[in-house]
Amino acid sequence: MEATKSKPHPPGRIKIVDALTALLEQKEFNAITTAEIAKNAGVTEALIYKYFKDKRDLLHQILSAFLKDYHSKTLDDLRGIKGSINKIRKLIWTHFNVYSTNRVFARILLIEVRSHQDFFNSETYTLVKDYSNILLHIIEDGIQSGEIRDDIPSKIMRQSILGSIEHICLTRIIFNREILSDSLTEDLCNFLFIGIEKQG
Amino acid sequence: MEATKSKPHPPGRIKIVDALTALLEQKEFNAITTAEIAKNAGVTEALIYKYFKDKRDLLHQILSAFLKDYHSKTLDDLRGIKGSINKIRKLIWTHFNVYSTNRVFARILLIEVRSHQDFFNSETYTLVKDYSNILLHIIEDGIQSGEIRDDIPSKIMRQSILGSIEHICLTRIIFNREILSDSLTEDLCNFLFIGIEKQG
DNA sequence: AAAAATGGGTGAGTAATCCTCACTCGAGTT
DNA sequence: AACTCGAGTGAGGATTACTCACCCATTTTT
Repeated sequence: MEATKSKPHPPGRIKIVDALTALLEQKEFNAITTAEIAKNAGVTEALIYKYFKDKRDLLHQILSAFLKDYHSKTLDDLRGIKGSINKIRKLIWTHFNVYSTNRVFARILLIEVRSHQDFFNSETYTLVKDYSNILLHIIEDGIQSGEIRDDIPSKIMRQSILGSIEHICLTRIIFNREILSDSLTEDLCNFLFIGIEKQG
Repeated sequence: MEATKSKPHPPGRIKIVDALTALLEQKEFNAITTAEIAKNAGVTEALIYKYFKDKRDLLHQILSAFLKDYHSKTLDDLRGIKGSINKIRKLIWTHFNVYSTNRVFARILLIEVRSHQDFFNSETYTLVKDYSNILLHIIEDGIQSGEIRDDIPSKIMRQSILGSIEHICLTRIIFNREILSDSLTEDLCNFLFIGIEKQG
């Protein structure tokens, strides 16, 4: 009797997820039909609705898997780094880097899911918030330790940082331009930190 | 002979635009059907396609009108303000304020249009860029005059500022929370400026 | 060992919805 | 009086997300 073995997904489900993921490399979600997904997966359309509530739920599930990966990767990346400022720099780099290397993930998160209100009430959205809270806690620790200014609401700082990253990436993703994680991190941190670091 | 009198829109067109604008107060674009728009406008569905290429084009036209208004309002607001930093503060306030008072505009710009690639190749998107360039020019003037740091690409600064604003507003719009322009401007400027202003 | 349940998978169809096309009507214009 | 032109219509077509009844193999129960 193995401990908490979440049973593997059935082959049909895997094929459907893979098919949509692959199709998203080529065209936007709205332009992909369920018939197309089924054909590429080698299953029937009806099977999609056995495993997913609707077409958007399928998209949400794909995003969920990405986000879980990304969340634990972020935590790993931060281990062993000392100081809030250094942690933030690393988090920013990791964020740029994941968008840079995983365009489909970036597209889904920044473009596809946002246009429907129900995403923001979905299970998947709580994962986004979880990630966002990693940064919030780093900021709050930094305020506690005196490394970060205490005269600005921590949530504003968080939103400004995340908003900066996403806005910088958005056009690059839309127009398929490169995202140079190293230099972008350098520039953005250089810009933001002098505002964050306690003066004197 | 009057100068460049762009002929007024036909009544049917106006009714269609008004109908969709009103419906957008209540529900999201994707949930609004062409039949619904036509019914609310008191015209037939076919008329929509006389004046607009498709349903999204109608949305883009509405956004265009908003943007043109907003662009000239912004320019007006900036007149008489001395100093790049002061201009940026004013622009940030105006930006928060327009989202605060005009939720439909905010929803369209931040949520509805982004999910389709062709928006970014549309006429309407050039208006967004025009607005964005106002800020870029202010920043570049500030660099020239020595008021703003010259060691960070001006476009990064612009994107960080706009991204911050939009990210801060997004959740507030999604969850229908208040946008307090005054205090948000205060906090955001306080955060960003010390990073922007030339030290020493 | 027979029966029942379970779960992966299918084929055929339906309802909704965006959009098109051929057309009408009335107000100028020549 | 014939013609053009712009506003507007009605009926229908094509696409597509989604549903429902059903099949078949494997596992579980009796």
